[in-house]
Amino acid sequence: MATRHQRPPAETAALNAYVKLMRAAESVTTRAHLVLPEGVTITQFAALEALLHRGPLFQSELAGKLLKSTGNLTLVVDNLERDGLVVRERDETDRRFIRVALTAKGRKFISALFPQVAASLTHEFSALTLAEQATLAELCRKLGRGPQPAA
Amino acid sequence: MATRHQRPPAETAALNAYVKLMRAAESVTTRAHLVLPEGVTITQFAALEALLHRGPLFQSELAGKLLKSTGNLTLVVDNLERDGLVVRERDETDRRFIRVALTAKGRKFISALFPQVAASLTHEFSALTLAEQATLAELCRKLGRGPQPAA
DNA sequence: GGATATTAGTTTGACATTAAACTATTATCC
DNA sequence: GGATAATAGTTTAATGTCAAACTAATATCC
Repeated sequence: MATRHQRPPAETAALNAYVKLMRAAESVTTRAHLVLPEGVTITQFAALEALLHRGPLFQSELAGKLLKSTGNLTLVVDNLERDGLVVRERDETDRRFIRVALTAKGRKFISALFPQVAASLTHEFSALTLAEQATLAELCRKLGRGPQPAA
Repeated sequence: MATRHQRPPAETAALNAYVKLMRAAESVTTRAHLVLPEGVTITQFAALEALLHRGPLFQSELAGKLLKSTGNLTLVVDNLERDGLVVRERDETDRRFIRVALTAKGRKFISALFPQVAASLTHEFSALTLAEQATLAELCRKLGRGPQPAA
């Protein structure tokens, strides 16, 4: 038995926008990453991309960039290290920190892969005009920051 | 060593919009679901919500609504069934199909929970005006459908 | 009507993900 | 300077997630 309710307009608008937001995020991510070779996950790609464009990072910094927990990063970096794409280096000044850096193999790998994913994402976003993409980005930025207390 | 590139404007716009889209989706989802009680995951909530508002569904239909694989749904429904929130019923006309339905306990549970999550989402989206929410929904809809071949 | 193909769901193996408990290291504070 | 806090990372247990191989049931086709 399906259940239907009268909802306040604000709630209807929010639920509708939320569903569409989530579906767009999932659809685009899935389609754009079809170019990833067998055995490379989206998270691994994201970690390698961050290291390529920002240089070596502490694991906690990497977790911050990817919006993931540090426990998660332990596993992701484990797997990347196992595959010879990154190395861990203990920071000698403060031995609690571990710096993650691309190996030569890892740099070569992500340097070749990134342009393909970028092209794929660009193709996906060609569903929108550049102006629409800018609008979308701005609305998402405001939404991501959350409701701001009145100034 | 960070790497910077000259990019075509279309690529810059797409990458920027993509990052903001993903961050917004993750941030809003995380914050809005903080109201979920201990032990209920976002996926379980989504499955129960679909059953509440659409009535009993086949597992494959549920997978379609949630954009998840059927293998995934097997586990999700397993856990919901274990907790007494849903039941599986073999379809007698075509015994390949399994219908998933809320139990009385499950209906009571999700009926009480949904309004809280809806209110939480509505609060998150109050970062945007209703017009902005409508714009966001429309842009996401176009993006989710993907680039359409020229008519 | 029996071989073949298709479809719904399950299983398996690998990775992702979190919260919470834990270890090791550094900072703080009396 | 020694007890206490705080911080970075790891581990553990539970769930999510997929692709691919599989089972069971139904449909198709000669």
